[in-house]
Order: sequence, then structure tokens, then C-alpha cells
Amino acid sequence: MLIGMKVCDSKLRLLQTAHELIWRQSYGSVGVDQICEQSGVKKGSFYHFFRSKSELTVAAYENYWEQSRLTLDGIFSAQSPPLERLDAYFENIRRNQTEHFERRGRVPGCPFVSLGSELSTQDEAIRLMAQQISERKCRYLESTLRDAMDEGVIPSQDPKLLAQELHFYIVGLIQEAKICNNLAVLNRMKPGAYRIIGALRAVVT
Amino acid sequence: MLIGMKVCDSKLRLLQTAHELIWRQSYGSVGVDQICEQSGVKKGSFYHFFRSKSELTVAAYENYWEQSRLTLDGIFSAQSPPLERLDAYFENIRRNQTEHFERRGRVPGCPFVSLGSELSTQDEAIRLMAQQISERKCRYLESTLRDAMDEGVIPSQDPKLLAQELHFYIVGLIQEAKICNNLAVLNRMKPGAYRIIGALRAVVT
DNA sequence: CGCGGGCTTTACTGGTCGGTCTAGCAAAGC
DNA sequence: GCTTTGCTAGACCGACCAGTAAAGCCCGCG
Repeated sequence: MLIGMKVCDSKLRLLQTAHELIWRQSYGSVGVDQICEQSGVKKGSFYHFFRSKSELTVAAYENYWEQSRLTLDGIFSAQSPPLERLDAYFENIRRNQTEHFERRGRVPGCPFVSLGSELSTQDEAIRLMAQQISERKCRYLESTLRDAMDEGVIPSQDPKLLAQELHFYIVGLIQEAKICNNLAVLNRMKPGAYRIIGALRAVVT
Repeated sequence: MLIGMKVCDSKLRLLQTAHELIWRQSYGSVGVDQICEQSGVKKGSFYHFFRSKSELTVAAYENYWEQSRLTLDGIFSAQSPPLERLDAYFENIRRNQTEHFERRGRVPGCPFVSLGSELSTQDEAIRLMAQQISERKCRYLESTLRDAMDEGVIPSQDPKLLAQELHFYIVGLIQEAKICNNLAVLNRMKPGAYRIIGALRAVVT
């Protein structure tokens, strides 16, 4: 099957449904049958494309990351002033969480963190993927902060360490929003982040 | 059965084993049978004490919190200087994670965060418990920071908000240590925390 | 002594789990 | 036109799942 036919459609639908369901619920509570039914794909096809539920999950999350990367590349474009990149990043997170909340009534948290949290001690492939994505997110932040330092809008310091600190804060905050099932927690993202990186600009916007 | 006999022993063993197993693996991957076997308790007894797996889990984590509270009350004793309380808190986290890592080869992360991350969107009772424990931890931090401000060792600001920021950072960092399965990540806890709260003391110790 | 209730034990349920197997299909390539 | 290839369909598997039923044990209490 060379060109885009119904064929590839099945695989793609499996990837998307799997990510959607596991994000909304959890890896453990989502069954292969459920993924198949929701995708309109039969089990035989499932195991034609993927060797196991774990393998599908990795593929599904990598596929989701590839989509996210397009958005993030835009948000973190070197064309924008560094602090605007951060603002756009925060706004993107908020939009993402809000959208799901309005559809499902639940703050879903970060899919990668949730999956990593559930399975890091049990599934090495999934652990590794979660780790790599965490590193990639940090790299966006790092270059942004480095640019901000060059422009003098934040104090100079080790950009890699600062990016990690900022990343940890963001991850913890989104996690808290999920646990509280409360979007308002996200309001503290921007002011807190600005304080952490020492941005001189006033916290209000 | 009034006094401490084998009886209460069964219930307590269930609570402890459940917490231990779910922490080490995940809620979804641990079965009632497994918990029973590991505790040396028969399934009938399990359902004599608890109405469901979910109810046991809540009880197990509340029991664990009650134990932790004793330790934390000591660590956050108003008798110690505020920054020493923080140091002791960080050291306690590190010891906890290290101990499990040496036994099992895995950084287990924070049990409450992991459980909340897995089940907040599915089990309201568990979500609520995770939320409450997060609030309680913040309260320890808040009073510590307030004292630190009174003593002038950190700049004055809203202690509740600062405590939350610090808490988010700590949660995110422990989560990262779990995903990386690397205790070294925890080394960044203290310097990062000190930077966030604006502690004047040098970062090295 | 016997009764009652808290706890244990064992056997069991119906359903779901992840995964397998094989027959069949449609279309591409020869 | 025949075969190969990539995919679908759906029946099927044993294991395991959370949870139930009921009989029995032990001990304090009257």
C-alpha cells in the first residue's frame, strides 16, 4: 500500500484513538478492545500493525509528539521575542487543557507526564520515550532563556539549569491542575514562571 | 477483637502491602489477588475489611499519610530554623527515594502524585485524597516560608503563593527523577528551591 | 455450656484481559 | 490470469480480573 488509502487510515486511527483514550483515562484502564472499537478497527488489524499494547502506546505518543512539534516549532520560533515565546507556550498549554476540560469536564494534565508517571517503573520503552520528550521540551525552554539573557530581559545564568527548573515548575503545576481538576491553577503558571526566571517585567498582563 | 491481635494485623498488612505495591508499580497493574497473596491474607478477608479495591487504596494511602505526618511534623518543627526545615525535608525525600532505588533499582517518585496522576480523571475519591495531601504539604511549606520571611532570611512576599510555587517545583522535579530513573536529578532540588524562594545563602552546602 | 459475632477459608462467578490463529479479501506485480 | 502482498474479519484462547457466597472457626460473654 503505497499511497494514502483506507489502509494507513486504520493505523493512524489506532494511534490517535489510543493516545486520546489513554490520556483521558489511563494506560491500565484502557483495553485493546476498547481502542479497537473506538477506532472502528478489528483486533486482527491491530495486531497486524502493532506487536503489543505497549508498542502501540509508544507509537501513539510519538505520533502525538510529532504533531506537537509542529506547533512548538512555531511557538518557539526565533523570530519572536523570547518572553513572547514563553507567553505563547503557556497560552498553548492553557488552551489545550481548557479544550479538554470543556469537552470532558476533566483537566487531563500532560499526557507524557501522566503516562510516564504510571509506567516508568514498569515499561522501559515508555519510560525512555517520556524521558526524551522531557528533554526536548527543556531544549525549547533553554534556547528561549538563552536568547532572553542575551537580550538582557532576564539575569544571566546557566540557561540549561534554569530551563530545567522552569520545566519542573510547569510540570508540577499542570499536575496539580489535574489533581485539583481546576483550570484556575494554570493562572499561576505565568507569574510563577516569570518569578523563577527573574523576568524584570511586571507579573500582570 | 478489641486489642491488637492477629486480626487487626490482617487489615494493616493489607494497607501496607497495597501502598507498597501500587507505589512500586501502578494502580492498574496491581491486582487484588496480588495484594492478598503478598499480605498472606485471603480474598474473603480482603472483602470483609474493604468494599472494593478503590476503597482499600484510599485507606492505604491515608494510612501512609498518617505515618508520614509524624515524620513531617518533626521535620517542620517550629523549633528548627526555617531553612534547616527545608533542608531536612529535601534530605528526607532523597533518603526515601534512594532507599527504594537501592532495593528495587527504580526511582519510585512521589506515591501521592503518581496515584493522583493515574486516577484523578477516573476515581473521584482518590482524586480528592491526592488533592488534600497536596494542600497539606503546601501548608508545611507555607508556615516555613512565613517564618523565614519573619527572620529575614528570604525576601518578603505572599507565603502561600510562594509555597505553592515551591511545591510545584518539587513535585515536577521528583516526577522527572522517576521518569529518568536517576537519583542525580534530586541534586537539583535544594539549589533550585533556594533560588525560587530567593534564599540569600549560597547554593552550595 | 452454648450462643453470637468478628474473622478466615475456600470455592466459585461472569466477564474481561492481552494476544493468537486462520481464513478471506482486494489490489499490485508478473 | 495467477500469485503475492498487505490488510481485514472474527472466532478463539487461557489467564486473570474484581467481587461473591457460604461454611466454619475461635473467642468473649452471658
